[in-house]
Amino acid sequence: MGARHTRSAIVARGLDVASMEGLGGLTIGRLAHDLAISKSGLLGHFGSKQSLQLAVLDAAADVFRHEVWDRVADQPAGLPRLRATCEAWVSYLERRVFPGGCFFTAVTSEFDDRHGPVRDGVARLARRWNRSLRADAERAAADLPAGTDPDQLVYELSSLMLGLNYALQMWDDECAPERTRRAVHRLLGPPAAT
Amino acid sequence: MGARHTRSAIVARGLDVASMEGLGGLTIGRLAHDLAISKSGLLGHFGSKQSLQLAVLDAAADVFRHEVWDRVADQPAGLPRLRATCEAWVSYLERRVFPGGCFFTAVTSEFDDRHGPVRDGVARLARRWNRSLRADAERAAADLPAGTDPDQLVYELSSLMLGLNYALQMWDDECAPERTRRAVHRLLGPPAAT
DNA sequence: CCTACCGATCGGTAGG
DNA sequence: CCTACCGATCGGTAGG
Repeated sequence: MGARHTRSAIVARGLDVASMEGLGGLTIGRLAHDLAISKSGLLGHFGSKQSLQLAVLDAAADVFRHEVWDRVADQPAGLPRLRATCEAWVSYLERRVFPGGCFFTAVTSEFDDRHGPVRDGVARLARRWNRSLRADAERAAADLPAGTDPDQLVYELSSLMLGLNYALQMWDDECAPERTRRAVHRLLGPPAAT
Repeated sequence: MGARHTRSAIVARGLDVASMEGLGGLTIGRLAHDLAISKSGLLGHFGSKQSLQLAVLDAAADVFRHEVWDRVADQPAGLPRLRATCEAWVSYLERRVFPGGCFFTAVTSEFDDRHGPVRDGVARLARRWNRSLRADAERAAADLPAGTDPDQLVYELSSLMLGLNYALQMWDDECAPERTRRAVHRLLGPPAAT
């Protein structure tokens, strides 16, 4: 039960709270109460609320990486990996890995019109993810109908995932994952049989 | 400068603040300061913060109705109106009618996992909008390739608008409106020449 | 990790 | 519409 353990327990709890209430809804007092420690004891691990928010954001990125990125790393670059990525992405949302829906969607709509380290951190992660998608989309274009624009493809695929997150969070729409898969298949063709 | 005027000034200011910071970021003290009146003077118009939030939500619905709904009311039901609706929707986002992006997107991600009158109000408005889209999509299906599913169509169109809002708010991506139009045209065919 | 405290701000009320 | 106030909570600090 060292300081490391306490710190990671704080971050884990912060992850759940922030996915439901946003990073702004993370209050030191509430988190300290939930974990039955004092506010100053909690704050000692981070120094400031902003550092806590950045630690939670990092932890969320680790979860997303583990749930989506790592699962498709062994796929061949290009169309196969793009298809696998979309399926992993749908599955990540469908399994409700975060109780409040996609952590990054929630945090983005909270910080997209602000400045500062948190917004920068969110943007950096989103750019990294986008570049990765874009690289596979560019290779995939050769295997898709002529005139397929990689940026357009990434844009449409990402929009579908935003729509899925919305449908699951707002309506508990159990048809939405299947609808998303159908739309993805129209854009990329059906997934390869394994 | 009667009470009615003051009230509508409060709501108008609340609309701008809430589109950027969310309905939860609407604080009575801040709004009162912005309008140079006292907190209790402001609160007297509404009775509670929740009533203020509901008044602002209603005002946002009026704006959306005026900017999108009313502009396509004269179109023939079905495919023509669905096309016109999408174009008006893209234009509403492109013109950044609300400084913080689509008011309903912001408020939805804030309240989708809560309970209470505000969440209920948001859901009611979203359902109404969805039903309207769905009615035109159902008629439009006859004019679209065989096997077109109206629910699938509404789902994909709505997702594209979420994607557009994201791209505009997060990246100031000026290509996004055109990308959205291209995707809409792929789903609905090009807009009718006028 | 703790207690004890800081000034600021929250939503809201009393009384006018 | 106002002043004056309430208890609660915010992020954070001092000192141990």
